Amino acid sequence: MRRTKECAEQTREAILDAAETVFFRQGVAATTLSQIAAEAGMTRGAIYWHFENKLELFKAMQDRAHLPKERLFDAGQLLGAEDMLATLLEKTLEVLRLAPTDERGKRVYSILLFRCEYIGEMQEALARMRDSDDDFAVRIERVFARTEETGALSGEWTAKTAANAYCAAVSGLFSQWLKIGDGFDLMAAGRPLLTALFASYRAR
Amino acid sequence: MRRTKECAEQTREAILDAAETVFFRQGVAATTLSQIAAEAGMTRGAIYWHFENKLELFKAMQDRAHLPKERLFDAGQLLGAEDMLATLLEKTLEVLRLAPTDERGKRVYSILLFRCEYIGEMQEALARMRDSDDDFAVRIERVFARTEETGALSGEWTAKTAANAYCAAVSGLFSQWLKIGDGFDLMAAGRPLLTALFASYRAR
DNA sequence: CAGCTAAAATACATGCATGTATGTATAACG
DNA sequence: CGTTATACATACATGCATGTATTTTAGCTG
Repeated sequence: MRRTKECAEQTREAILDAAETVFFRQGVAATTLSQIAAEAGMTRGAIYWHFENKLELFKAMQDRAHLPKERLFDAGQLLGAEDMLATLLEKTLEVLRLAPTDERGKRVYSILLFRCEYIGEMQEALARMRDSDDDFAVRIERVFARTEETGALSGEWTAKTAANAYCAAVSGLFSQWLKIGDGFDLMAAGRPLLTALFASYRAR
Repeated sequence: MRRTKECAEQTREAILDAAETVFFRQGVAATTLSQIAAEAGMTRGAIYWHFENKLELFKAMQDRAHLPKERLFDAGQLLGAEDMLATLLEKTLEVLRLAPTDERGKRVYSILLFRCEYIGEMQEALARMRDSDDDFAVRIERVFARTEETGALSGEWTAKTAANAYCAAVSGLFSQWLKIGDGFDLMAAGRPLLTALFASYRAR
């Protein structure tokens, strides 16, 4: 029923909201377009008008939430800092602090982590997340490589193991937080964990 | 076709093997029983003879692989040790060391983590994993609670945050390892990370 | 006010996975 | 050696999600 142009954009957003809700509740594969339409108070017709299919809808939802990593990290900024490790620690803690305030990011990230199969028809959409992860890991490793060059990295670590441990710690914190919910205080567990880890990077 | 009894058990195992393979390749939700049957060189009839449906097949596969956590940790053993933290660190490192040798556990755990939606029709099967996770977390927290009572836990930590950080670190290590594959040396990243974390638990 | 088109709703065709019913060959058993 | 239950394969019915075609409604334009 041909509403105004702003109205159409509004229903597009409503469809994306509904998709987030139903994907979160039922998982991606188990969710049908009818269910999303019903959640949004419409029919599948509206969805097919705005999106080509479920995959494109999923990717649109993914795009709408800028994941925390992309929000704060800038490799150039890190590589330029005088104390790279201190800056990385500081930035990471800031991400941990801000994460709980981003409801949408939280829900979408939770869908990507726990409510979506990593392969199958969603391969393309998930490849983008994996690429973003890889890209992130590479940039982190570059930071540690530079740190190693300056002799500021403890002999216990190499650039690769240091980057791997950092990524494991951060991703572990986020997934446990998303999995457990309110019982998990991201900062309370994350700050001492990362502090200890970064102290170890420096120890001679 | 009525083969001998051992033959039947053999095809049951073959079906489970095929399920692991196809689940790993395509994800759980995207896998049909026909595909599993084809991979095993049979028809769906064989599957429906041995298993009630896909969910029961999945649970059987889950049961066949004893996950690493259940393999090594025994809370009673830990609580009885004279130096609980040292024992926990030691046991954890042993798990990290042995994990790469368990091909089946690795594949099944990878399915549970990355190739299976956390909710939906598989709810029941996945609830078992979540219960096991919760149970594990509770036992770990109990260890840290005892440590705290004896005054051996640094003031920086509480039993809860310490347990959370431990679980985050371990689960982060495992998921990164499973996600990245050969590029991730579990021990090389895990040993210094956990050493640093446990040193922090002790610091006064 | 008529006509056009954007924004949906509705209707329809197709495919496919599931579950179940039935068929069948053979091992086990008396 | 005949019977029976086992271990499957095959055939069939059902439901349901998808994609597309068609229709309806209402803004916009002249």
